[in-house]
Amino acid sequence: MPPETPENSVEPLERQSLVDRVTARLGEAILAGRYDRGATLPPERDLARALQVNRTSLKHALQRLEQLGFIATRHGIGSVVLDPTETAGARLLSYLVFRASGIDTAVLSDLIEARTLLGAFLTRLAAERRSDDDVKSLGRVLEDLGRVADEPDAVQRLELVFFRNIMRATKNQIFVTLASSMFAVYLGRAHVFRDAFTDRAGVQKALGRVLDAVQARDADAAERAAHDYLKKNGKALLDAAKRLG
Amino acid sequence: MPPETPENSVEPLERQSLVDRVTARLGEAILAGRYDRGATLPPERDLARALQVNRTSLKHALQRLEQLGFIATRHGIGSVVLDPTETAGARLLSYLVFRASGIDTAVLSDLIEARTLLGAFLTRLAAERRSDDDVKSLGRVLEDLGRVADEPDAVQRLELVFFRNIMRATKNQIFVTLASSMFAVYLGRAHVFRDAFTDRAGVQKALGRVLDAVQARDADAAERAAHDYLKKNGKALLDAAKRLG
DNA sequence: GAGGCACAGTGGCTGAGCCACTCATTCACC
DNA sequence: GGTGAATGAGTGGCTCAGCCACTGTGCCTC
Repeated sequence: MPPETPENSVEPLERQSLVDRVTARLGEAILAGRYDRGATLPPERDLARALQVNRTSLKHALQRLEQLGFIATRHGIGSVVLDPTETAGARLLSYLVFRASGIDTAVLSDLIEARTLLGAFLTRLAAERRSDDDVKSLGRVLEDLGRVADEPDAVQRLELVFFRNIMRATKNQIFVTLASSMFAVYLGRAHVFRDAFTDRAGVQKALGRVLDAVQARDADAAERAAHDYLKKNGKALLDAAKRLG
Repeated sequence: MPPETPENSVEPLERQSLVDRVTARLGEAILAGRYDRGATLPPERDLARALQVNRTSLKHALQRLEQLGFIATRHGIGSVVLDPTETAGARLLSYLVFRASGIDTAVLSDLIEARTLLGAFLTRLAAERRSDDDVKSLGRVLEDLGRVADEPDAVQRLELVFFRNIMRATKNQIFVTLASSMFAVYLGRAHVFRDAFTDRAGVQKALGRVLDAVQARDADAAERAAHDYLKKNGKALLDAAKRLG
């Protein structure tokens, strides 16, 4: 994690390589249903000519799309179009939220609801399973949160670290990993949600209640506290995105 | 989905392209910690020479690894090694379970626990939100399950379809997507878990209880029924994998 | 009819080369 | 001494042209 310097509050210019753009173009086309599921994409040579890129560059994009679960490429046959919502899994999330046409608020509100429900459920689990070390590291995050200036970026980052540590406290690697998938959506576009983290003191207080319940191994209280925070913050996230999207 | 013919019970030979192997090799090396986090990989020209592949093929593999969240490649700098457990998200799951050295049963049992807990939780949600169409499509899956012969592959496939429909009944796209990530782990290696699906009648009965509760909108019963099934089947999955792994 | 074979279409992979970006160094200028 | 422009080495981005390998089809032979 980078330190919280003023220049961090300015988003770096987004630079796209040719392969980035080809991947996005084809990915959008598939998501939009412009190719039938199970049909094959046009031959690479044709597709490259149509996109006016070299076949090698096109193939780089196809490698990515295959990894994403958008297509399955088979030697001698072609690239078969899959249904990303069936096969792509969590790696698809940020694609679904940040569409070429702007932010898809329907998907985003689903995402925020999922965050609220799963976050609360897993905080309950964390309260049951937490070790003393977990309590300590959560405490340290809250201390850091008390020390930083009222920088939304820093608050946002520490909130994410807090929940990552909650996931660790469940003692199940899979939850950490699934949570990362959801975190990744807003890590990539953190600035969109910046306005949801202007109230440092409020965040600190709410997470403090979560920590207290986890420390006390009070599963019900932990679930409630997490749910309260995530619900309220989720509304702020959605508002922030709507203002920008 | 392919029909349930006898030849489906034989797994096709796994054929790996050069790029597959390069990706696996480098991915394993990063997972094993053979490169420091934040360090750069060797220059592409050197790495290609070392692996005895063309630079283009190496780059295909790097495109995939970048998409997987293993590395971040920057023009003029190099490919920076990331910590996949932090950045890779759910797309990492099957990598974590199926290691070059064999199946990682610790991760697999975490995965199975996660499946049990989340599956039960989301079945509860599905019971609260299901539409009549959801009940119908779940019913159709169970009918199919009644019709197929005692083919473990078919049972396994239909069980997965059943739970995919449960996820759809939550009316939240994100849950469908997250579930796909977990399904993907065993879709890729279905034969490993085959032995957990030999008791067709048992599966049918257990899922029938889930459906009944969902239909009755009885959240508690639905959660319980799903938990019971997933717990028991999870044990069978782990046993099956251990016998083969 | 069954099996073998040839061919067209498609992706896999290579080698060579030039372009574009980044960073550290150098050096001229104030 | 500080500043900033120019340079050059190192690295990834992208292209081009071509051959190899796999798949499915349809013909041909027996």
